[in-house]
This record gives sequence, C-alpha cells and structure tokens, in this order.
Amino acid sequence: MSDQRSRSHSPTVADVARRARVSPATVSRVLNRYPHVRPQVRARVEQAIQALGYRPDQVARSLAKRETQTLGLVVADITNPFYAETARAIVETVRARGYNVILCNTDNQPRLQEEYVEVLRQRRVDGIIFGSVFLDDPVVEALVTAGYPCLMYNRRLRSRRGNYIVLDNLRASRELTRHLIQLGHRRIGFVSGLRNISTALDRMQGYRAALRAAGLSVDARLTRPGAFQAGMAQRAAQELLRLPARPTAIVAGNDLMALGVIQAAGDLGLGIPDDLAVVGFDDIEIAGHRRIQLTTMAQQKAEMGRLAALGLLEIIREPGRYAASPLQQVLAPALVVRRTCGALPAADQPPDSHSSRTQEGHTRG
Amino acid sequence: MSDQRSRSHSPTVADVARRARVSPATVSRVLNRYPHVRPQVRARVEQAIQALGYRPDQVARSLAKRETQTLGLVVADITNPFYAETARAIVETVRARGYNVILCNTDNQPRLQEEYVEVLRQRRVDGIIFGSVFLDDPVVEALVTAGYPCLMYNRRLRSRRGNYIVLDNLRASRELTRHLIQLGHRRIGFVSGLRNISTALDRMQGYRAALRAAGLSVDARLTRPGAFQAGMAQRAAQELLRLPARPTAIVAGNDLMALGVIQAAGDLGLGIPDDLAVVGFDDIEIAGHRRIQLTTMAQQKAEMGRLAALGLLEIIREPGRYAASPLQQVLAPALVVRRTCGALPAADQPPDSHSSRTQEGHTRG
DNA sequence: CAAATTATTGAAACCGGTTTCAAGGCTCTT
DNA sequence: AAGAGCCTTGAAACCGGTTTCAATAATTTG
Repeated sequence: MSDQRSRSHSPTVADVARRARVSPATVSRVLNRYPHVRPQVRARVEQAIQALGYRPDQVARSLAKRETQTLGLVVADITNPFYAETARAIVETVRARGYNVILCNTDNQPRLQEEYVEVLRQRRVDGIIFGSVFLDDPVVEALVTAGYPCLMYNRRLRSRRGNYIVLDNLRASRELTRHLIQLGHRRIGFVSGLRNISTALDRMQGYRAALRAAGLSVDARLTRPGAFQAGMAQRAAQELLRLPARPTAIVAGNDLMALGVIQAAGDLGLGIPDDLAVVGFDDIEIAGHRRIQLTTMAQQKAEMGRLAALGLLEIIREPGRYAASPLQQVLAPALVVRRTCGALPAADQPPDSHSSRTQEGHTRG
Repeated sequence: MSDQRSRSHSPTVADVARRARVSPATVSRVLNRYPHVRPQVRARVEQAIQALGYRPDQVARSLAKRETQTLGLVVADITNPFYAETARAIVETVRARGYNVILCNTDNQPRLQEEYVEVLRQRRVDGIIFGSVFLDDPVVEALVTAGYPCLMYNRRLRSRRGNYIVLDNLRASRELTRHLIQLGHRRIGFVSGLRNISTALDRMQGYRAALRAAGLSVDARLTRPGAFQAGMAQRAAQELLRLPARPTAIVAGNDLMALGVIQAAGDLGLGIPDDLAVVGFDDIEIAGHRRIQLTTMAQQKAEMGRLAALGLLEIIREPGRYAASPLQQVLAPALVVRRTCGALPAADQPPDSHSSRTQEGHTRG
C-alpha cells in the first residue's frame, strides 16, 4: 500500500496531485475549500491526501498567500501573573481561529522591544499585541504611523495614538486611594512602577488626584519607584516606613509590588492592616488567598486578553478602518475589598468555612 | 533620494540586487555572511540594503532553507508560575541564538496537545519543547519514534523514551515526606496531581516509599486527586481534613496545590503548622513570601528552562546522535525548609529585618 | 610564462504552495 | 441547433528567498 515516491521527503501537493490524477491547482482548491470542484474530483483528492498522509506546508502557504496566521505577543514579564493570565486568554482565543502566537518577553528593556519588533516584522506576522509599550516608544509609534496591524493592552502611548485596551487606571487609582482616605488615612505612600510607562503614570496621577480632592497635601517624599516587581517594592517600602513620619497606608503600583510592601512591613515588625494598610492593582490569583487577603483594584484579565485578541484579528481584517478611527477601549475598574486595607474586621485565621472570595465586601467600582 | 520602485511593496532581494548592480545570489551571499564576496561588492550591497531599508523575508528564507528558526513550546498551564518561569528562561535563551517560540497552552487536554502538535508540524518548527506530556502519549511517542527533534521537561513518558529533563521526583517526594516523618508526623496525607502524568506518579511513589521505609502503613484514604490546581486541591484537602482521623500533615503535588491546602486548613479553622503541616514542590516565588513561608522541594526553574532550550538546540544540530542515545537529565531536588512544616519556631511575624529567604534552615537535598 | 588553483559572480533551478488566465465542457435560451 | 454563460480544470507565473553549477577572473605554482 505504500505509494510513497522513494524520496524520504514528506509528500507535497505535487505528489497528491499525481496520485489523484489532477493538477496541483486543483489540490490547492480542495485544500482551501474553494467551490467549483466536482464532488467526485474532490473525493479523489481527499482520498489521496489520506493515503499519502499529506501535511500542508504552512511556510510555503504563508509565502504564497502573504499571510502567516501568526501573531506576535510582546509582554514585559511573563512571570507576572497579570501577563500570564492575559497571555493565556490571548493564545486560546486566537488558536480557536487558526492563529498562533510568538511569545516575546522584553523585561522592560527598550533594546529587546526593538529587537523583537524587527524580528516579528521579518517573520511577517499578521499583527502584534503589545503589553509592554513605553510612554514614549519610537518603535511602536512608527508601527502605528505605518498602519501596521497592532494593538496595545495594559499600557498605552503618551500620544494616545494607535489601538489599545487599558484599564481606566487614573480612575482606578483615584478610587483606590479615596477608599484609604475614607478609612481615615492621612499619610498615604505610593510605591510606583517604572517611569515612562503609562500604567505607572496614570496610577500616580490618580493617587495625587484623590489626595488633592480630599484636601490632603501631596508629599513627594511619600512616593518611591518600585519597578513593578516585589523585590524593588520591598526596598522602596522599607524606605517609606523608616521615615520619621511614616505613612499609615501604602498604595502599590500593582499586586506584585503590594506583596513586596507586605514583606517590608513584616521586616520592620509592622502589622497589617493595624500598623499599615496596603492596596494594589490587578487582583492576581494569590491576592485572594486567605494568607494574603489583599485589597486591590481588579482587572478582568481573561476578558482583557480576549478583547485584545479579537480586536487585533478585527484590525487585521480591516486595517483601513482602524487607521481612520483606532480601537480604544477603557475598561472600568472594580474595587475588591479584602483585609489588607483594614476595612474589614482583622482576622488572621477567619473561622468561616468558605474561601475568602465569598467574604469580600462591596465590589464593583 | 527615494529610489523605491513605484510599487508599494517592501523591497526584495531583487531590488537590492538591482541597486547594487549585482545578482540576487550575491545579495544572498552577503546576507548570509558567506565568504568569497569581494569587500567592495559587499559594501555596495550593504549600502543598497541600508538605502532601501531592506528587511529580509524570514518566510521565504524558511522555505528555501527548510528551517524556520522557530520552536514550539507546549505547556500545560502558563499561569502556573513554574511554567511561566521556565518559559521565560526558554524564550530568552533561544532568542539570543536567533530562534523564536510559539507558545501553546494545552490545559492538560490531550485533544489540544494533539492539535498543537499537528499545527507545529505544519509550521515546520525546527523542534518542540514539551512541558505537558502525558505518561501515555501516543502523539509524542510517535514524534520520538519518527526522530522528530523534541524534548520534554518536568514530565516524561512512562516508557522513558525520548529526550527529557526532569526533577528526580521520586527522590524529591521521598525526602520531603521523610522530612515530615522526622518531625514526628504519622498520618500524612497526599493531594496528588493528575493521573497519567509522570510528575504526579513519581511524587506519589516517593511518598509511599518514604512511608514504607519508616514502617508506616500506606492508607489509600489519605490520598486525593487535586489536578495540579489550587481550587481542586482545596476541596481535596477539605475532604482529608474532615476524616475521623485526619492527617497531621499533607504533601501537596505542587506549590499551587499547597496553597489550596492552606486555604482548606483555614476554612476548617486549623492552624498551620500547629494543627497541620503542609509541604509542596517547585518553590514558586510566592512560597518564600513571609505570609506563606511554604516548605517545599525546590526546582531550579530558570536553569531547567535554560537546559531544555540548549538541549533542544543541540538535538536540532545533531538529530542522529540523540536518536541513538537520548538526552535524559535528572536534576537533584533541594529541600527548602520554611514554616509550614513546623520545623522552625512558629512566628506569624518574624521580627528580623531580612526577607524570609535568608532565614531558611538547612537546604540542598 | 603556462598550467593549475582558487576566488568571485550570475543564471537558473528550487523550496511548496497559491492564483491568474484561458480553454474546454455543460447547461440553458431562443 | 447555435450562441451565451457558467462550471471545472490545468498550465504557468508567482511569492522571496537560497543553492547549485558553470563561467570568468585573479592568484599561485612549477
């Protein structure tokens, strides 16, 4: 039964054509489900495909069709649960539609971002999703200008150009800070993410806006950079907590940093939330754990990833439309109140029989 | 100065050739750094490349060279920090060597695994790294049989065929369990991962071996499946902890599951480690957090990822060599003793000024 | 200085598909 | 029954590179 041509190579469209006694063009028509192929011929071709174990070459197909069914996904740090969750949703969403994803991790380094963009363009990916864009990012600005199909999420350009899906970070931070103020806090610190990233900037602005709105002074000494990571945030928080007049609450730039702040508090023997309230952003999985119980501004990560994926696929379908009016979506934040802010009765080991998720106070911002 | 042919398309090797007054073949030689090109001609070509802003088409190159400089990375769940950390190391390691990674997430579903393998083969990836393989996995077995360049990590086939890099899970689990026994525990529960996955099987075997070695009976009722996730593990642990004679310690199949077990203990009002000792595997980042302080068998995740990446690249370079004698690396585990096992003096808020990492007791298994 | 190498280069084939274009066969009208 | 129009199909060009092969130029060797 082995009809393989003696060549060890895998069968090509020509082999299939020969066996089915048709031209390669017809095989292609069958593969691409074109109309205008007689059922009888179609069956012959399909039978030949089966018999030979033919596997279409996606590389050749990409070259001929000038589309690769491949997307680039550029994230700052895949080990950050926020990016892991969104990446998961993106990968799954596009898989179901015949696309695959090349994963790029920039570690927040402009050099790597630039390198990856160049590589992705050489690979002729159909579009790029950026979760790693900088406020001032000549590389991405150029892509936007060129009308290259791409979409940012979580972060945006300072110019607000291009397609993006972000949390309403300013509002989220304002409400989160206001929540602390309403709980009676007057000296509130802020451990920020990296400069030159919109998320950090917007959250900083929101924090300041809330303070001003409450008539509180904005003390620059209460703000420290924390680089979006637990380790840096821990050091930053230690500095804040050693100040003569230390803050009674700290807003962290995201949940990972909040975990670092909690570490710092412990280092200095401060109890949470009694001696220090801590809040973050993202609502990563661990934030809901009963040993953490972090009050945080939630992002719907899976939904955000899904929207980003569907958005980019739509942009790929009609590039012109989105060049004229970009897709810009600002998602509403949702406050999740847990124990670290002190709003709920403190309890190291709550005695009830449900997971902490069900004990959350008011939510939905 | 704009010498662009009126076409809107991006310049090709032919355009460069024309401008440099050479043949396409010579342009290719320059691009691929072949010898036997006169310095003067090389300079002309490079100048033309610059002037035109020529960007080589990796798709066409892949077709011609029959290699894509692309790898598949198939993981069970990218939101599991273990996979996120290893993926990060893999992506970075291969990037530095000119390769990119297509990320595939199977969610432990054989159907998705099979689909991804098919897609990756059609894409002619140069090789595949599996972090998601099943004990009995006809799809991967077939790849191994065919001599397709691939490498498993974290999990292996029951047949032990093919290239893999895994922790010595049996020994790791034996030592972890023995540690609990040495601390005086006699009823030790086990919340296991998925059946049909080597990691779960080996850890189960190690747990049993340790019990037997200590002359303890292996009670099947003390073992529950937990699916490698916190939620499932929480429910499984609740069942264990409601037994008439509940275990005084639980070995979780990995750190995520250990977090679920801790949740369960809290649900039932049990204190850790006083009422229940908990241990896990992997040493994910959060395990070291002072609010968690999980005793665990560490895996060197970044190193494992790096080894996997370098291993696969080597296999791609010399497929024949590894068909004859596969690359099989078994890494030594390292016990990290923290608070959840009860070996160290309990302290909810240790007063010292260093991160918990520095307080760890004996390590290196 | 002639012969033998070796270095440089281009023409053309090739990688494995898709798409255009035209031709032949059918069906349907009138 | 002839002409119009659609269906079906194959030949050939094309996607954008690489590689083989042979021809020519430059060097080295005897």
